[in-house]
Amino acid sequence: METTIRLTGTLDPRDSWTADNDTCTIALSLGVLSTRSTFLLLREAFYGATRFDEFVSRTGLSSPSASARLRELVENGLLQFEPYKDEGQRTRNGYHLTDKGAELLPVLVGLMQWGNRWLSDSGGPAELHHHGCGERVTAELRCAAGHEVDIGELELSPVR
Amino acid sequence: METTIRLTGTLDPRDSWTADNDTCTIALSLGVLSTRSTFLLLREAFYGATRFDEFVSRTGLSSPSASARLRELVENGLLQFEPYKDEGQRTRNGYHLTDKGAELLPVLVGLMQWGNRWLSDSGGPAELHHHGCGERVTAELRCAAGHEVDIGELELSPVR
DNA sequence: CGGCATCCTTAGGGATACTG
DNA sequence: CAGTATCCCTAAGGATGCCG
Repeated sequence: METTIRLTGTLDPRDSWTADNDTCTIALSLGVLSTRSTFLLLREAFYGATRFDEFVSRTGLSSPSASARLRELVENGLLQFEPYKDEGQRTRNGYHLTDKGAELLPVLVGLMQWGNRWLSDSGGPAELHHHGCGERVTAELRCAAGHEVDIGELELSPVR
Repeated sequence: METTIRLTGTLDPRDSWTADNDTCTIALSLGVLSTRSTFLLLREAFYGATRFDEFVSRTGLSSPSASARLRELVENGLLQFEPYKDEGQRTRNGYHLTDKGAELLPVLVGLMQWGNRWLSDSGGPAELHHHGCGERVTAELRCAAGHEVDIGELELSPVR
């Protein structure tokens, strides 16, 4: 059985180990993220939304839909529902990104930059910059040695 | 109006320019990618699938569903349906990634690494390595100056 | 303010059968 | 092999209204 395949090479039927949706972590991730609404709620969490009302108004979702998806996000550990307190205000509950949720940032940024490039005439409404240095930020593929990796230089191989 | 916001800071109501789903390129991208099936088909295109039958059997989708999503992917310009020819075989049509489709690779890799980290006990079934150098490949946020960028160092600002 | 209950419409997607 | 045509079921998600 082939153990290493190049992207995008010729598909070998023996490479079927790459296509098992029960273990493929792309498929598993999509099982958690599932819908557009989920991504929009995550977007707002990154932008700093914490209150139910903020999520509803800023995503444009209906409140039952937002409620259901927020609950799933909490159940799946991407958001945490915890009390917080603005000074002088009464204590309130709010949704906050967990580490698990925050690590989806490269995916969101990847979607943004792809959309900026291919789905917007103007390059999109917003850009990301590195605070301090000020340079533009992108999601890119790098190896541990620091090389930028092009699609043709990618090898997929089984773990272990 | 606030023109720059930090991730993940406090949400300012004036930041509503970030939440317009008609221009937000995250929302627009999700409009194109929409469903789990679409991502699975793209995954297979990256792995080298070209024939309808390969997409069906490897994604586990039903053929009507695969047919509908593949058509959308072609209509949206992520795949191209073009004739190709294996040596000695008759000419056949096949689906191939366009540049537009291929540039979604960071998103797919992002989903894979997130799933490997958070949804798999074993670190996932597969890993990506840099051909030649051999080091592990990840999707990461970098600025044009080459700095790795952490979530707290990200600034979002309007284009133009 | 932060939801839940209800109702409704639509789209996603499987099973099966059929065609060029 | 590469799909299309039906049929059917389920989930997503909006609208409206209510409630602590």
